[in-house]
Amino acid sequence: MQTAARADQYRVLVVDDETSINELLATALRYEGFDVAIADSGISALAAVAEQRPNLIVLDVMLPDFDGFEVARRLRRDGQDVPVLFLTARDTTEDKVRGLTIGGDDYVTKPFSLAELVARINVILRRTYGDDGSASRVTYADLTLDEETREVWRDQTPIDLTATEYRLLHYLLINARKVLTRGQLLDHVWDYDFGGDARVLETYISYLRKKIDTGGPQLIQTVRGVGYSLRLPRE
Amino acid sequence: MQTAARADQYRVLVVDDETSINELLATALRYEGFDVAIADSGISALAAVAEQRPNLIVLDVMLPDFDGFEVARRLRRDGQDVPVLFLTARDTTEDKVRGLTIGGDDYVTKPFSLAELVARINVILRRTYGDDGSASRVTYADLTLDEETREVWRDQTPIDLTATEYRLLHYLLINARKVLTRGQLLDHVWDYDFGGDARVLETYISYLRKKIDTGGPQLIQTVRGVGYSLRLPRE
DNA sequence: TTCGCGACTCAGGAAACTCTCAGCCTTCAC
DNA sequence: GTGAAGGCTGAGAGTTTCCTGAGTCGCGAA
Repeated sequence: MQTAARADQYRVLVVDDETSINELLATALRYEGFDVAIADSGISALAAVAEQRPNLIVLDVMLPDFDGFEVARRLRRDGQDVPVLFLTARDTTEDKVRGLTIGGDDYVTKPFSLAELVARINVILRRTYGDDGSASRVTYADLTLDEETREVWRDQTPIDLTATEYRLLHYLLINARKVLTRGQLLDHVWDYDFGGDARVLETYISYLRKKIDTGGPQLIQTVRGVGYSLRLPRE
Repeated sequence: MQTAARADQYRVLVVDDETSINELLATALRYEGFDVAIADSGISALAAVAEQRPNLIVLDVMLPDFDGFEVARRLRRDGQDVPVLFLTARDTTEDKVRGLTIGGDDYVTKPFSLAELVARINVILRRTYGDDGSASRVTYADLTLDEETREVWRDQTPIDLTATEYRLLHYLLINARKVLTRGQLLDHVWDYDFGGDARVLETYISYLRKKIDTGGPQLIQTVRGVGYSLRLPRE
């Protein structure tokens, strides 16, 4: 994974009381190369932060003892300015969440896609701990994607993508040339609880092709019986 | 076997309640150089993991006591993050299986071919326990195959293969110079319950020859009365 | 409320792939 | 040399997989 070289320098603390979410996140982030610790309550989160000094916390807003905002408040009070990525339920009132993006913090709404979450984490780490500015651009052939501005170009020509199209292209791009199975694509690009028809994937591949694969060599290649790959076609 | 040098450092636990599958897998994986243990239920699988600390588990989703997902959940809960390769029936609803490709885990649908299964196992082991990046390439003479991108070249010229052609060539390649019997080829490259005409093999050898064995010394050699071998011809 | 947009579902048709079959060719044993 | 067994390959049927246009649903903006 393209991000691994950067990721494995960072410690991330995941705090959620639902075991399945904790496990999902821990597994996914470890696979991305992060050093991951877990906590399942506000109290244990505070203890873990004091002890392990993570570089970032992924913090569910709903916790059994006190809520995520309270955890963040206590951390700040104790002088810990570790950035926090909040996980919120879809129906959490916006005014509670508002203001989070002002500091270094950000939030992601459940259910989220892993591509989304990992992208957000990398953005926060980048702007918190610094990194050369070019690191937010991913390029393959004449296709370029900027992770911060979410802009996409094919051969200098800017291209507008919807949110789903962007996530799909981004995942293809950071895995350029590799063949990705339908399972991998659905797992990473769609929400973790997406249970719908797997044919969405084909539909979105079709949308993407119409937007980025006209005028220029076709980059999105079907690997029949397996999945898709972003790569230059053979002559 | 090319993979043997790596494989024999690894312990694999196979968990399935069908004896025939267990034996098939155990035999095949032992032959590949893995150190194989067997379990036939969720309970005994958990015990075996605790005792033997395998590097990877091949785990059927359908088990007599509790299902494969539950086994995996309990393992994670107990702090065992051994990667799992799930075996699922073709008709298992996709949404249950999805989510498995996130970490190091993956799944294979029954009936599978052994070549497929072993390839997946090696991919998981490689990305879990690390390995130099070039390890995903297999080469013999001027023939090269990349397991991640599924690209194949003969003397720099890229070659397009269908899924079956790819599996066949891959198996020949990792066994380069060895004579493989038709039985071995059918057993490894085709699904384990393939009951059709054994002449498919000849058909696919024919397809492969047309794609990779024109222009250059003929690498696919017929061993009359036995099978085939991938090797340089004698002058 | 209505409108517009994005996300997803559905279904028909096209394309690709796998496998079977049949006839021909090659090799080997006698 | 000749026959039989083994091997090769072109053609085509059947199936699977994929693509895409059309339509539904839900949400947020006007």
